[in-house]
Amino acid sequence: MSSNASNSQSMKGSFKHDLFAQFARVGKALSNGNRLELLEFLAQGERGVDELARISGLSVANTSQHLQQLRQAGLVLSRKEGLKVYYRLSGDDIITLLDALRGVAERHVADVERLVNTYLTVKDSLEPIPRDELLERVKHDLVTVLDVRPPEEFAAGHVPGAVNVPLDELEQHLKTLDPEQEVVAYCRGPHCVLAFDAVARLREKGLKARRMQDGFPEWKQAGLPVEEGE
Amino acid sequence: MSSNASNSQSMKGSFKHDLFAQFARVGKALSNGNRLELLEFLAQGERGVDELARISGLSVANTSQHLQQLRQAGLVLSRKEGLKVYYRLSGDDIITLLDALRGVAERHVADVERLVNTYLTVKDSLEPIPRDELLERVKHDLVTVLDVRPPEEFAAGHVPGAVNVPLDELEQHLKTLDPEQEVVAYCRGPHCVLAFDAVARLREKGLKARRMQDGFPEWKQAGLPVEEGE
DNA sequence: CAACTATTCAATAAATCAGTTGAATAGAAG
DNA sequence: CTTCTATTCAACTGATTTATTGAATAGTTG
Repeated sequence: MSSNASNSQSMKGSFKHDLFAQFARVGKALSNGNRLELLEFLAQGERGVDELARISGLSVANTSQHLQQLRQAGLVLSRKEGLKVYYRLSGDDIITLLDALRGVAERHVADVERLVNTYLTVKDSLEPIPRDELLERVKHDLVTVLDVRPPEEFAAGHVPGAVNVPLDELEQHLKTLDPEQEVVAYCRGPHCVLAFDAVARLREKGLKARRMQDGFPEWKQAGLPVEEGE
Repeated sequence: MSSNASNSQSMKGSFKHDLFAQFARVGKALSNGNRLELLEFLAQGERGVDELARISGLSVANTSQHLQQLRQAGLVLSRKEGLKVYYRLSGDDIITLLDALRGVAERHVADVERLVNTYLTVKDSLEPIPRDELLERVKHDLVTVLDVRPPEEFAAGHVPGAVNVPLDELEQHLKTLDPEQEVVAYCRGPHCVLAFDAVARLREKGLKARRMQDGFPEWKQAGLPVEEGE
């Protein structure tokens, strides 16, 4: 909170200290699971407070407070339109940061691996398909791409040619799928369970299903083509 | 801390919740300035507890406790040798994560820019030189590279051809420098003040001095050549 | 202008965290 | 075996964090 200006020797320690304290503010914003979940939702696109409260299962007041912490840390920006306040990530580098965090946790925290393996029975058998490989196959119409996110998120941007099939509508769409053609599902990010779940169910039905590497935010950030609207 | 195994519907929420809680543990480790400073020191190489306590200005007990939090978050590993316990980063991806954190803070937290500008008078006038550009010039012997870190850190690894000149010895080395040849200084990382300070002083003396982009950990991680020893 | 809505603010209790101090441990050296 | 040293553990205080609750605010709608 304190700040003095000078270029003398003795300032160095305090400058350094203050600087690390600022970095720590960003770290602190990432130190709570609910906030990380909010960030993941925001990585899909702009969202209102009530909407975020609903998907995250938090109270509106609590959600609002977390969002303000995120804003103070510089991770999100807000925009007011009539009654509603819309929040969004303050830049694409936030996605990079979140992926770095996920990656480190995945590689170095033993519990994460245990969790993932426990839930997914055998994660490796799901062999995620890399983004650029998928793009190649989409071009040649070799795969059906399923976007298993809710319609709003789909409308805000999705992989070109993808079909929006929210998880609970999966059963109805089963007949329309060619059992010979490979299906690739994706959702919000590398650990979004929707895609895992969709692939598991499709496989149960005997379809050739795989998961796309990571999720839509990473696809977009990689500079790959994006389609919008219905 | 809790964990149940199942692949049913109802597990999804809790799985997701647990997963974000794990990621948050890593975030929490990054939520304290002292821990970030310790990580920066460790990015230079392996260090003992007492050494870390000394450079960071914390008590030994306090340092030990922070280190254990870092270990629990999977960010550092330790190794016991005789009486001493040596800590090191658990992987190069930790440096990536720290840089992502720094970058986000720099770009989105207004206070960071203010701090940097205040201390450095005019940061931009110091125009840091990119790593690969520097490597090119070193090869052709067009620049003198100064490593302004302490001798121990220099010995553990440095940019090839760099001269180790700790900041307090800078004055004595001034005469040995060719006033026509450009000097490039670097130290521990993008915000390590040592290099900023060295460049500022060299410029005062009329020398052509610049700062290298980032610091040694980033250089090493970029896969550029590293020289060791005296 | 009155009623309503989405969001934020303020106050609170329980939980967690940071830093200090002094004791406990494990290995080294005499 | 005793002494010394580097590190960790345990207990404690004060500060900070989380989530809840109810009130306050700002903007919309009738």
